[in-house]
Amino acid sequence: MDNFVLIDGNSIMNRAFYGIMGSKMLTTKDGKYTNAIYGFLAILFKILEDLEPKYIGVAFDLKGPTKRHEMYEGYKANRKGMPEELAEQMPIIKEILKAMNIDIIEKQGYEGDDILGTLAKYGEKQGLEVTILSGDRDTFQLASDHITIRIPRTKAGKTETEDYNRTKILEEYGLEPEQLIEVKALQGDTSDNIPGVPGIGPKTAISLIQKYHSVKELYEKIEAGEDDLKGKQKENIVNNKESAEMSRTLGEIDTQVPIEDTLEELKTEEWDKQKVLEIFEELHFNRYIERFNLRNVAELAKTQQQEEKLEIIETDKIPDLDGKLYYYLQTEENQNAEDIIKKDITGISIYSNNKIYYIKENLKEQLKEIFENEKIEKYGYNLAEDYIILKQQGITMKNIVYDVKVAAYILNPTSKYTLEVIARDYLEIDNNEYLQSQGIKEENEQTSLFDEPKKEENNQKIINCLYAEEIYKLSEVTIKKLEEIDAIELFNNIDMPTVEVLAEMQWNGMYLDLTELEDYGQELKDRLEILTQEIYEMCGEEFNINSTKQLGEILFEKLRLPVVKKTKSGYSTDVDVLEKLKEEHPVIEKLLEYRQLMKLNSTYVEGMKPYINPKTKRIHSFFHQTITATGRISSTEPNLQNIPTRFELGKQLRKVFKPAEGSIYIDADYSQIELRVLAHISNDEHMVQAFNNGEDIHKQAASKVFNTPIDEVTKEQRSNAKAVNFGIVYGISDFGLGEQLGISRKKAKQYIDQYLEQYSGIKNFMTEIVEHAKETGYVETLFKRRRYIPELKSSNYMVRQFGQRAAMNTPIQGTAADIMKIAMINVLKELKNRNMKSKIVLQVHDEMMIEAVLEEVEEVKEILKNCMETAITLNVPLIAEVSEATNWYDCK
DNA sequence: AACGTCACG
DNA sequence: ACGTACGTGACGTTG
Repeated sequence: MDNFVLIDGNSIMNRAFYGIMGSKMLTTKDGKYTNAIYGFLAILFKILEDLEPKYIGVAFDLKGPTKRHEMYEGYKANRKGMPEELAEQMPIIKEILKAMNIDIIEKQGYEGDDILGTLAKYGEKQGLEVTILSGDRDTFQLASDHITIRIPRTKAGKTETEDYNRTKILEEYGLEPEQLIEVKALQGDTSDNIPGVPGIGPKTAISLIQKYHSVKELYEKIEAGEDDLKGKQKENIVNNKESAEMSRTLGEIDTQVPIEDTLEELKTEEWDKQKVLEIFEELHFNRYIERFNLRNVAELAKTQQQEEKLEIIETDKIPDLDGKLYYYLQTEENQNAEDIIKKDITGISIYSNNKIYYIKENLKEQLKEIFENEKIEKYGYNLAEDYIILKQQGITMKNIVYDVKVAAYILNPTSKYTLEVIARDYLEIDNNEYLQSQGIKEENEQTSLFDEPKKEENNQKIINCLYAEEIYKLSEVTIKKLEEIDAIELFNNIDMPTVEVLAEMQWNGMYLDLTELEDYGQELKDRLEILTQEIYEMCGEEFNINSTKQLGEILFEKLRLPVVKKTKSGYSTDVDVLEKLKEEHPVIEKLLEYRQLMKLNSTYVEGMKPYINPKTKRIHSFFHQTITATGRISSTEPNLQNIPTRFELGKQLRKVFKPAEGSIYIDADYSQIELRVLAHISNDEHMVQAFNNGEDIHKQAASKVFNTPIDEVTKEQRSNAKAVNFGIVYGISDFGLGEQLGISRKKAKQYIDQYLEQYSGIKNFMTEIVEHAKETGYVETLFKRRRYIPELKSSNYMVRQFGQRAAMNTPIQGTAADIMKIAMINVLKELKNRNMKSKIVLQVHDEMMIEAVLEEVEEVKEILKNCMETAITLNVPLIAEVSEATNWYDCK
């Protein structure tokens, strides 16, 4: 029997949008959402493959009122409009369907369901086997022996479907499919705002219909006194007869829609593959392009070019480079635990003059020659890593000018960048497909769109050579784009020089005294043991204190403490909550201490140990340059940017970080750099003046907010004003400030209003930056570092609010980050120019640390202070506070 | 893998 | 009626 497939377009797009594809939000490079389209197609392709339908049609709802609205003005009244992110995908999916020659059926005044119902019943009469694909269970009423409803559902991240025909519905509900109309009439439907009968839920509705068969019969029986209903339920049913009857009409799918489309038009046809390819390319749906071999069919020049064999010259001699090295290192994991990055170099691919060279022989000597050559510019991917790998071989890379990863990051800092993704975005090359055209087969089916291809050993050569070629091509493309957005100076003068600084920091590492660390850990463990027993005793049972779930049950159920705050999954037990419960039960204090010690021991003592390099006895954290949305550096494995300092016990940990024998730490941090940046970019008269006069900025704010003479500002007022200053930097909200200060939201709003009235320059800056962001879609730092903020266009109020705060905060945080990068670059330059032995070892956003040899102490101090304070000239002074000490703790 | 929690600027 | 300060990373628990 021939298959006839009918799809509820709106409902499937909805399901695909809200997560059938998992949480991954697919977007094209200019920020257009594509996740619903992608998901819809996944389901469509699946059903085409499964059923090979002879006929297929997709129904969509049109805007505007339907018969149901005329009947009942409350119909779908509480339904929110489609979010913009989804709405913008609707015309595109329709375009794709057209290109696939799949008929789209729309009818003013009718909903998708009605169209589907009408066609389904018609198809069944014509002797077809009908499958309706919909995410909406309301369509179950259409099921019959030859009409199946297919519902997608997500299971373990994979999209599966479930079929409902008449038999299945009988099994599940004990009712005929049509009787589900009766069920809905009683039950109602909150999402469509169909009232039904109050107090009747799904369970009751089903059992009532099982007994009385239909709404009509139910009321007939009641009138005849043949029912056995009683009490409140009966009262509700009797009183809501009209509502039930109307709900029944609303809930019944109309199978008599006048439809002009003929069955012939619904016949499955060949796709217009050229057209489909064009759209998929625009959407970066490479996986689908590949799956249906679209490129082979569509004869594009680009495709031909792609199918050319990569010309690889295998040689043992590095070619003439013409001053530029476009390269990709071939490396191999190395079990040698002594290395900082455990990789060995096994080859190199070099792009030069339209040819690709591949060298595996006589490497070391030659690599040294080219990489240390100051005259050769280096172009590559993730050069910070290469820097270390080469350094391990005794090679110091010089003249680093281009890193694809950094370029892509500047073009859009809010994405993740592997070379695969960058090539896809900027060259429109799908590496997997390319490699296949080179005869490289994937070992396994890939599960994700962006997985790296499986790399068989004998394919290494081709892959590495492809990368080298892509690095060349990408450098051309991205440099042009950087120029277009006026970010080339940022790239050349700030972010590229930073690569070496960060690599140096990783290479140098921070020394720490393992014995002291273990002693410190032992103290924590001893105390933890005691605390654990005390907590068990006070709670009257043993449980896992680390489990928020178990702890919540103990505190709020067993001990009946008041619930202060809830999380998605239960009771919140965070510090704020525990602090509020302190007076309620003595165990709380123990818990707070336990938490603190547990954190210190697990994250900082035990967590740190595995990272100590056995050879250098140092920790060589990664400093990442392409992670944050604002331009800041981040640190991992381990994170050295969040070593405790706020509380004394945690701060003690800093004592184990020490300079080597004969050296001393010189530490410098910017004083209030973000507020100074804010003063500069807003050019607020009062704040600029305060900084220029060396006033206490928080005290000044207090005086303004609380309308108090500056000499009479109390400690508390100053501390509150300090919080307001922080809030301003973060993109203020009354709720947030209230929460922070433990005051009412109203009070917080007064503070903010007063602040912004006094600092009118800041107020103007805030309004203007948000305006600018809304107009252009992005904000910039002083140095033209850009962050796109698509959140501002969201239909979700909360997301939009977030976008506004991000728009206010990013120029401030980002400019401060830029300034710090400049300072670091200049510090390293000075140290090198003067042939000094002191080393840069750490950066913590507004702080940098040098491990200085004793002979150089004074010089280093001067360099640090000078480089930091003169990194840039603002209309307020930049102040760096420098200290020296024999461990990190003592750096004040 | 997601969540809650907590460490930093 | 909702649920919020900005930017990060790591750990332990839980599904």
